[in-house]
Amino acid sequence: MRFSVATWNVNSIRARINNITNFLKKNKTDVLCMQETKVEDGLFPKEEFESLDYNLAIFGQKRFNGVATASKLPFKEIQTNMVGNEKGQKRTILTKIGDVTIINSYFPNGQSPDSENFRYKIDFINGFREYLDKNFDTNKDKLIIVGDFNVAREERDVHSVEAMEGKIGFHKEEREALEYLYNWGFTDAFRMFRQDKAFSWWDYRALSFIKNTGLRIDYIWISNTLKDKCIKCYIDRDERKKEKPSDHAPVVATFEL
Amino acid sequence: MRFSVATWNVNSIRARINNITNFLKKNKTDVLCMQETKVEDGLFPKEEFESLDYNLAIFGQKRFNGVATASKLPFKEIQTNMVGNEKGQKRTILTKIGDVTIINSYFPNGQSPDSENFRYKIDFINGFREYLDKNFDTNKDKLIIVGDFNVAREERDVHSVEAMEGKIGFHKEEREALEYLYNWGFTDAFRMFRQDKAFSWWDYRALSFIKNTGLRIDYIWISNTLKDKCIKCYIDRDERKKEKPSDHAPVVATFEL
DNA sequence: GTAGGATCCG
DNA sequence: CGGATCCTAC
Repeated sequence: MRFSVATWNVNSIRARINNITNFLKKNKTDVLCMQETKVEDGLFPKEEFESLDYNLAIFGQKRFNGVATASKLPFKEIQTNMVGNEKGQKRTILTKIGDVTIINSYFPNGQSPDSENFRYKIDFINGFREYLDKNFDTNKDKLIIVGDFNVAREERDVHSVEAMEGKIGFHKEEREALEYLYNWGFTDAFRMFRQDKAFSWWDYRALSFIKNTGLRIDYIWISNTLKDKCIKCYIDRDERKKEKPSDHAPVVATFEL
Repeated sequence: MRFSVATWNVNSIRARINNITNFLKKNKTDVLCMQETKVEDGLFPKEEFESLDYNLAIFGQKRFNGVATASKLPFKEIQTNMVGNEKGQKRTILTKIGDVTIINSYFPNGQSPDSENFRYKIDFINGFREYLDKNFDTNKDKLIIVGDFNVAREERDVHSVEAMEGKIGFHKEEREALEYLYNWGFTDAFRMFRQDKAFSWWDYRALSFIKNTGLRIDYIWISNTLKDKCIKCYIDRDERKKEKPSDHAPVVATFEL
């Protein structure tokens, strides 16, 4: 059975709803995990997903953050707020679809390495690892974690190592935390198929998409149990070329379960 | 020589620039008089008009009001602020094109009949008449006054006389002032060709365009010298049907000079 | 309902 | 730069 999962920081679900429904009509993705929905649950545009036969798991708040997972197959389980809930920020939603668990997460941005928010980011990532250690086994559970992790993991995930040195998104401390999370037992689906420099986010400012000065910070990471089932993974740069795009492009992975 | 003049309260020139350039490309109007441009002169989108070979006379301010006249033929004269300038509001611009003088004006809305702004509106209209008395002769000068006058002149200019009784836009006192202005020596170009109920403005709220609960408050009024030269006048309702429309439709008059 | 603007955030 | 929100205006 073919099964595709996409992750997309949409930067406001309401501002992006047409881009999103067009994306779903085109790709017929089985599961779409969205971040930065920026809307409280009562104002979430549910009808647009339901009319395309998607089920919804939403976890949002007023101006910031917010995650939502849309799935063609029904949810067997929905959990929210498993990680980083000290600040009341809505950043994590877990859904179980068949025997696959998908954790959709919007990691803290961290602002700058000397800020209070940076500590929150580091704690969030370490807390994520602890949560996984307690609840999942990479060799037994079919687990996928996706989202905007707000950290470029390797040198080939940034446009310029020199320019990014010590900067938010590529600071040593957050890279170490991310590596610790990765070493729980993940494989980066994108890196199974592509070894070159490639990005999933480009700043709205300074013509950064045109200059391709981006970062790869949006990931689909899979447990050992899913490694031989993942048959494809790519970044859909075309979405970033459209009218009124999100600053992030979707990442899509396909599995043969 | 054919000569067409249009008036259009665009409700922000920047929000409406595509609708406006499409209108100009379609109609090839010789003169377009705009109101509520809502932008200071430095940020006015001049290039869009110049690339369509229009000359510009602009008189704008930051958030509110603002008028602009675009003309294919060059201006022989430009004057601003002839009427109602006590509040520093930019509401009136005069241009002379050939031997025709066009005064483009955005009359005060007046808020509510018991407000301070209502007095300003009445004074503005009476001041307009005084200005004309001093400067023009309906039997000698080729004069056109156009714009959003913010008053429905007759019963057939409102959707419901009962609903509008005493309301802003159809209050006895403003209708009397408007009648005094009209009696300077004007003819309403639209009424030379159409005697039925017809509107030029529909509130964005309450489905008022769909229900056709509008007002006719946008006018092209002409001096006696132009009466036998006006060959056509209509309201372009189609513009109100478009995506992101202004709440006003353009009014267009054609002259054979 | 639809504008502009100011302010906060990424 | 481009979101959201709150404010004011029409």
